[in-house]
Amino acid sequence: MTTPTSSTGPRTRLSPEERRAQLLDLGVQLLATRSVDELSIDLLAEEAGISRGLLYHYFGNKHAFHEAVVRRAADDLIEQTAPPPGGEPLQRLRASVASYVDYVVANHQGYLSLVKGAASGNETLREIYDEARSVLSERMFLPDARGSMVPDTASARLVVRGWSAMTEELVLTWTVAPGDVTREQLLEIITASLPALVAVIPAG
Amino acid sequence: MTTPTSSTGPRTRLSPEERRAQLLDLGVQLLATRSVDELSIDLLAEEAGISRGLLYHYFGNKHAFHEAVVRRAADDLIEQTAPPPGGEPLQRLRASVASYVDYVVANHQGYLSLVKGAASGNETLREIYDEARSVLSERMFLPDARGSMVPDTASARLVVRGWSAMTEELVLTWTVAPGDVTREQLLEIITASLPALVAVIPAG
DNA sequence: CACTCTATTGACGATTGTTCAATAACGCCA
DNA sequence: TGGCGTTATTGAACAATCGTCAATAGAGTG
Repeated sequence: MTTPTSSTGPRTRLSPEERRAQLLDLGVQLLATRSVDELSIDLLAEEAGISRGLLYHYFGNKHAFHEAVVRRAADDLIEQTAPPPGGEPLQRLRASVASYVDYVVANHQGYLSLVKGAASGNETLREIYDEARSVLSERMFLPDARGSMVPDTASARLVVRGWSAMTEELVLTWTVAPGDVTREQLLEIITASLPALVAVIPAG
Repeated sequence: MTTPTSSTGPRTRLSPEERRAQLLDLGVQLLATRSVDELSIDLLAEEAGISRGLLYHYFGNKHAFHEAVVRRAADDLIEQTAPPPGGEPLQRLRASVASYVDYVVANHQGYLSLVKGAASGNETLREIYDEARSVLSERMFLPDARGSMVPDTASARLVVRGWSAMTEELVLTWTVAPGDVTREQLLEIITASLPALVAVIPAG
């Protein structure tokens, strides 16, 4: 935990890439616990050891900064949960879910920033979030496997979306309070849920 | 839509109950589309035809007002989706889901205010939301029926929570874009999902 | 019609988002 | 080594919004 905690020392000059990365990392960290309107630019600047003005130099305003933070969290999630190696559809599904669960556990703050950002009303943020979830969902079904595992109907698309929401809720709840549910059991529940839900889809 | 739209006319004096109800209704309406930090007290006051100060007289600050709005939306949801009459567990389940779906359709704004409020970071708001969802979930299983339909284990509680999240996502998505999915099909999917998910719970 | 109670107001101070001209750190070249 | 230009960075000033409080006025009561 490197906390410069504001010393009125000499200004430190970084490259734009470094500075931007630092601010985004800090934003992810801070926005995991506070909501965006509870995070003042003052606090952010002090925590980063910079002036308020610099933040506006890199990101035009607070909204844009928040958007960049959420986008970074989404990209990080997509990148770190790399697509599983080819194999049986159910195997691939389980591997994807496993990497997703492990990511949320290891990177709780970043994931919270993403989820909370998505729900904070802004349309742009919701799009970023939806896109990330789409990427994750699409990975579960390879182009060839999709036709067989999940039919491409309106009902099916709805169910897959619902399954994604359920998965997110399960993982977040389990991460915070696992109770006596093991990681394996969680994976089993999520993985087995998808076929079970697909079987419920009415004929259309 | 009655929009007084600010006339500098004589002040209208209402009873505290009426005024409070008016402000909460207006809050539910306004917070359905904007997020809480995008809603200025100025706009709210002008829209209500009152001064800013009056809002602070009734609710101490903006957070408390938001909390009251969300709580009202939650109470409204719980009240209007009255518990279904006794009968078969699956029948009761379907009736509960139906009333829930119909409420969301008929009262989209209020429901959005509730959901968006819950996700906006504040811990109190999330508690209100969780409590409302618990009430709805509990209704699905009468005390006597619970033991038989859903076992009371950590895994089962997790699954029911996930099912709730899925239901919420399904109903919201369907309300906005029904596609060619009928109301009956949606009810069928949600209702049949719970037993299907329960069957997936690993032995613990 | 005066009088009391209290719902309501409007002006003021405090906090926070945003802008912009001035400043200083770093690389470069003589 | 020392001056110089580029530009990352600052801090003060401005704007908008949150929150406070003593003063005001509507409505019932005798």
